[in-house]
Formats: sequence, C-alpha cells, structure tokens
Amino acid sequence: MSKEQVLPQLVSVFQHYGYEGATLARLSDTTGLKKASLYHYFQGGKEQMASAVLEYVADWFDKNVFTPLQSSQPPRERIQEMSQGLEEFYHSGEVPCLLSVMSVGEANNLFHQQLEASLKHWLDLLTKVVQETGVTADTAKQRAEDALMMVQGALVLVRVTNNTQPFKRAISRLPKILLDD
Amino acid sequence: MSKEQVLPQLVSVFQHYGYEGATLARLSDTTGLKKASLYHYFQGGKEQMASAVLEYVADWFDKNVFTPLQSSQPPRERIQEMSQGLEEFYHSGEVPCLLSVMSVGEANNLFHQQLEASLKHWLDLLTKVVQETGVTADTAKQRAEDALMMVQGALVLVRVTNNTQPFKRAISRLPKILLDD
DNA sequence: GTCTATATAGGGATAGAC
DNA sequence: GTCTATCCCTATATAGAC
Repeated sequence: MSKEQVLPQLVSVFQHYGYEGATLARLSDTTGLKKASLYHYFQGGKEQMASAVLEYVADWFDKNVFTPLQSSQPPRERIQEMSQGLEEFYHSGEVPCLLSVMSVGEANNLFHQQLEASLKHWLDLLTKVVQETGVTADTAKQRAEDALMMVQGALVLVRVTNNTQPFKRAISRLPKILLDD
Repeated sequence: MSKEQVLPQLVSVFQHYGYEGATLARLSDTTGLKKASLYHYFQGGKEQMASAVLEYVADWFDKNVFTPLQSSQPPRERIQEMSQGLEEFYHSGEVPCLLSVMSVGEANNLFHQQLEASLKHWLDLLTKVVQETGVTADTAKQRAEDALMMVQGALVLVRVTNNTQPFKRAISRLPKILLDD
C-alpha cells in the first residue's frame, strides 16, 4: 500500500464529511488501514492528511482542468475540455466540493491559503481564456466569476435536493456564460 | 434569558462552524450560558439545538424573504425585496449559508428533510414569481434555479476569497437573471 | 433558570511488538 | 509497513445543589 493508493480514499472521506467530520475512525474504515498505519504515512496526523488531500486534488485539477484551459486550442474547445474534467471530478454533482466543505470552521483557519490559492488560480486561467475572445479584462473576470459561482452553487443545490440536473445544466451552460453565445 | 434570545447566537455558531464544529463548549462561550443551562432549554441536546436553529432561520426567511415574494406588488419589486432580505441575512456574504454547511456529513443525514423542504419552498415561490412575467413553467423554474445557484455559489466564493464583491454583484444581477433584462 | 461536578464515549495521537 | 494496546483530551450528556 502506498501513499498514492490511500490518498483518493482520504479525499472521498473529507469531501463527504468535512474536516471535523472526517474522524480517524472513518478514515481508517475507508482505507482499511488502522490508525497507527495512517500515522506511518502521515506523521502530522489528520491535519497533514487534509493538507495532502488538498494538494492531491489541486494536482488533479492542474492536470485535468487547468492544463486543458491553457492549451493552444480555441477558447470554446478549451472550455469544453474543462467541462469534461469537472464532470469527471464531481460526477454530476454527487461528489461535494472540497473548497466548500473545507472553508468552514477550524479547517478554514488551517487551510485558507491553500483554498484561496487554488480558487484564484482557476479564476485567473478562466479570465485569460475569456479575454482571448476580445472582451475587456473586467468583463472577462466577471464572466469567470459567474462561471465558478454557477458550478459551486450547483453543487450545493444538488447536495440539498438530491437531484443532479442543476449540475448538468450548469455545466452545459458554461460556454454560454463565458462566451456569451 | 429566553429561547428567543439565545437562538440567534446559536445560529451564528452553526453557520460559522458547521454541525460537527459547533461544539457545546463554543455554544456555551457564545451564549454565555453553561452547558447544563443549554440543556435546560434544549433537552434533546445539540441535535435539537441544530433543529431549532434551522427552524428559526426558516421562520426568518418566511417573514423577510418568502412573504415579500408573495406580495401583490409587480414581480420586479418583489424580487427587489427578496434581495434586500438576502443582503440583510448574509451581510454581503460574510455569513456562511446554513444550507451549505449543514448538508455535510452526519448533519446531512439528520436534517436533510428540513433542508430540502426549505430550499424547494424557496425555489417554488421564485418560480411562481417568474412565471407571472409570462414565460413557460420550465423557463421560470430554470431561472429560479439559476438565481439560487448564483447566490449559493457567491457565498462559497466569498468565503474562500475573503472578498464580498461577488456576492454583491450576484445580488444585483438577480433581476437580470430572473426577468431576463 | 443557572450553576458545579461528574459520568461516559469518542477523538487524536503514540509506544512498541511483529 | 501494519498491527494491538494505551494515553490523554475533548465532546456530549446528566445529576443534583442553589
């Protein structure tokens, strides 16, 4: 068993239970590793596990969402690829967003910098893509913000209503929001 | 000291720390009442406190957001009044949304019905208002969903970026989203 | 109605055997 | 590298005095 094998399982627990709800007992049950074994991989304990989880997800986004956004294709195609990455990650919204659950309570103090950096990076890249279509920097930034709000809001709606349609629709409307079709 | 006096303080703790993060110690510190005194008001303990908090907020929304939405004024004015209620409640997004923080982990099991009912009620009322402007039921529902996504997403963005502008802009754009200006 | 004191369980974390 | 056993602290909850 390696760190890379347990991390996705830890990710899932933190996504679904949040930082305080992600108890060592649950992390242990999910991974099949006893608490002491988890401490073998993460000497910093739960806090380090959460930090590693955020880093893991940030890397995943880099590869599957941010890199496509920076490709040499036309804006519309890049946005399309981003959408595919989002659908793959959030599974139509069935998977809660780490950004949202980790920005609460104690966790928000511990990881605020990591969270803010990730979000701002995403916002910056999106803004640049939109700007390439010829709009002003301000307009581009607002559209990028609108797009992220839509995605984040959709994730909340899906969680509460147990209905994945809002997420699917939000994703499908990203091109319209960003490119003003 | 009465239940009505402590409830707003409990609301604040649950909003900022979530269900698992809202420890009795924090609830005690915030209210100035010792734990045993909190149990005097809420014999069902923390679970009942959370439930009462959700009910309190639902009542507040009924009075300050939902009732205005059902007035005899034209749709635009009613939406304007809803926006004022939202601004008052969320303080430009500085106050996290209970719907979002309570739909995580254990709390999501305990309170899912209450949360879903509140959200669906809001969605229904908004849909009706939009429908009065002459659009189809489907279009009205989609716009209502868009509006709520925008608000919820804005609250996440504000929490993570420590910048209230997205929320203010989201609120100001509600008429456009709902009435398609 | 509010308190101190206390009971009981669960949380995070560590020691040390294998 | 994984485990059992254990430590200490915090969390929820209760008993009973004032």
